[in-house]
Amino acid sequence: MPGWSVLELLRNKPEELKEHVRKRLMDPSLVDEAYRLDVEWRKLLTTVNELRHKHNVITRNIAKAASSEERAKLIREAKRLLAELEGLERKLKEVERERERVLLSLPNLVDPDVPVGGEDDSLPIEFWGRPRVWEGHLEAFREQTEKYGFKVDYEVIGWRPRGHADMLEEVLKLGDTLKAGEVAGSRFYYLFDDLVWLDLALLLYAIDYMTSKGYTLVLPPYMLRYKVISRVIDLDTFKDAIYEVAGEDLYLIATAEHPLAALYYNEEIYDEELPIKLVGVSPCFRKEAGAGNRDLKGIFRVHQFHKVEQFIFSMPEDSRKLHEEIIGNAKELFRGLGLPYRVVNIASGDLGACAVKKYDLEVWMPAQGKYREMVSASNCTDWQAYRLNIRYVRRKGMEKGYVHTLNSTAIASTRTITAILENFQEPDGTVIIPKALRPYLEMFKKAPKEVIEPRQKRPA
RNA sequence: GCCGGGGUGCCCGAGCGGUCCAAGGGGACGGGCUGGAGACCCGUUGCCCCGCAAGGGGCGCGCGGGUUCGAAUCCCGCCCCCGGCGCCA
Repeated sequence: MPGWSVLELLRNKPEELKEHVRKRLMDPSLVDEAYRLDVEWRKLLTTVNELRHKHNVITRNIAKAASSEERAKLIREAKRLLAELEGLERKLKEVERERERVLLSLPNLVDPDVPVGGEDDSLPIEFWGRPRVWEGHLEAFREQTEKYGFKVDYEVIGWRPRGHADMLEEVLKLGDTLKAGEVAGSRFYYLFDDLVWLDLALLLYAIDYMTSKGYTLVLPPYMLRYKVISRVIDLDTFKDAIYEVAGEDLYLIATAEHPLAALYYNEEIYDEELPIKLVGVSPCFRKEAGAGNRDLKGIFRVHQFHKVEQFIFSMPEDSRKLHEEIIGNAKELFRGLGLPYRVVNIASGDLGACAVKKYDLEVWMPAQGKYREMVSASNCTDWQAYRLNIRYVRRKGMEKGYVHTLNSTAIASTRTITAILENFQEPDGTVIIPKALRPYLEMFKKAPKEVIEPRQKRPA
C-alpha cells in the first residue's frame, strides 16, 4: 500500500478524491487522468517485470551452461527477449514520467472543517483586541466583524491615520521605495535607522518567544536545488514566487519553510523523535508574479523581507493539535505586540495545494480600513512528506508511513512593521513602539526606545 | 578552481564482470526462554508491482547515462565528503 493519503484515495475511491479537488474549485478531470495513468503504469510494470524475470532466468543459466553451443543458444534467446523488452521499457519510462508529473500536480485533500467555496467564503472564527476605527471606515468595519456574528469592541477615531507607505516615505522619512525602484525595481525598499531596528527587534522578539517554547532555532540555506524546492511547493507557487539563480541549479527560498521542510529530505524519523519543532529565521525572496498591481505602494507586499517561521514534523495523529498550537503561538505573538487581529479559517478554493487546512491571522489596518494577512498557518499533512520522501517509523512494530508537516509564520518583518505604523500612530505622526519590543531595542545605543518620531529629512 | 583519496542497506564493513537474487557484524523490531531484566536461541529489518492471503516477481550498492547475454564491479557526465594547493568575508 502506498501510504500517501492522496494516492490511497485515488486508487480506492477516486470519486471521493474528485470531491476534494472540486472543493478547491479545480478541474476534477485531473483525477481521471491520474487514475488512468496509475492503472496503465501498474499494468505495464507487471508485464515488464514478467519479461525481465524470463530474461533473468536465462541469464543465470548462461553462467552455468555446460557447452559453448548451449551458451550461444541461450545468449541468442536472451537477445531476443531484450529486443522484445526494449519497446516496452521505453513505454514504461514514458508512462512513469507522465504518472509522476500528474501525481505531483494533485493537491492535498481538504479537511472537513474547511469552509467550502472561494475567497469570500473564508470564515473569521475569532477576534482579539480593540481596533481603532476611523469614522469613515465604520461600515467597512462592521462588514468585517458583525457580518460574521461577532461583536467586536472598537475605538472610533475622528482623524484618519496615514497609510503605512506615507508614514514611511513622508512622515517618518525612514524608507525610500522610489530609489529602490530605480536601482532594483518596484516592490524593493530601502529602510533606515529606526525601522531597521524595528525589523531586527521583531525578529528577536519572535525568536525569543519561539525558542522559549522549546522550538529549535535554525538558520537554513537561502537557496535550494530544483529537485528539492519543487517538492516542497506546488508548481503555481513555484512560478509565482521563486527566483532562479542564473546559470546555476539554485533557487532562492520564498520562506524558511522550504529549507526547513527539506531538512529531513529522504530520511526516516523514529516516532520517539517526533514532533520535531523548528523555528527558522531567513530572508524571503518572492517574485509576486501573480499580484498584479496590488499593494504596489509601500512595503506590505515586497520581493524581499525577513521572517521567523515555525515548522513542525509530526506523527499523523498529532498534526491537528499542533496546527492549533502554531496558530496559537502566532496569536500570542500578536497579542504581545498589541495588534488587534482576527483569525480566519481559509475557504477550500483559496487553500493552496499543500494544505488541508489553513488559518490566516489578519491584523486590523486603521488607514486601510481592512483586516490584512500577517500570518498564515498550514497543516500540510503528508503532502510535502510524500514528495520529499520523509517517513516516520513507529518503534512498536516498526510500522512506516509519511510524517505530517506544518508551517506558520511567527513574524514577517515588513508586514508587521506596516501594522505597527498604522496601529500605533498618533495624530501628529509619532509611532509608539510596542512594549514587548523594547527589550530588543534597549541593548543598542542608537535604537529607538519608546517612540519613532516624524522627521524633516531622510537620514541618508 | 586545481590535484589526490573516497561515497555499499538504519550503522559499521566485505565484494572489484556470472558462486552476489550484496557476505559478516552491530543496532532496532517480533517471538522463544525467564518470576522479571540481561545473556542466549529463532525470525524480521531498502523501494515497488501482482495477490484476500500464503506467496511470487522486479528494481536497488551517491545520481543519471552507456558497454555486455550478464554490472556494486568496466566506461562517460554530474553531485557530495575527506586531504593538499589556490582564492576569499
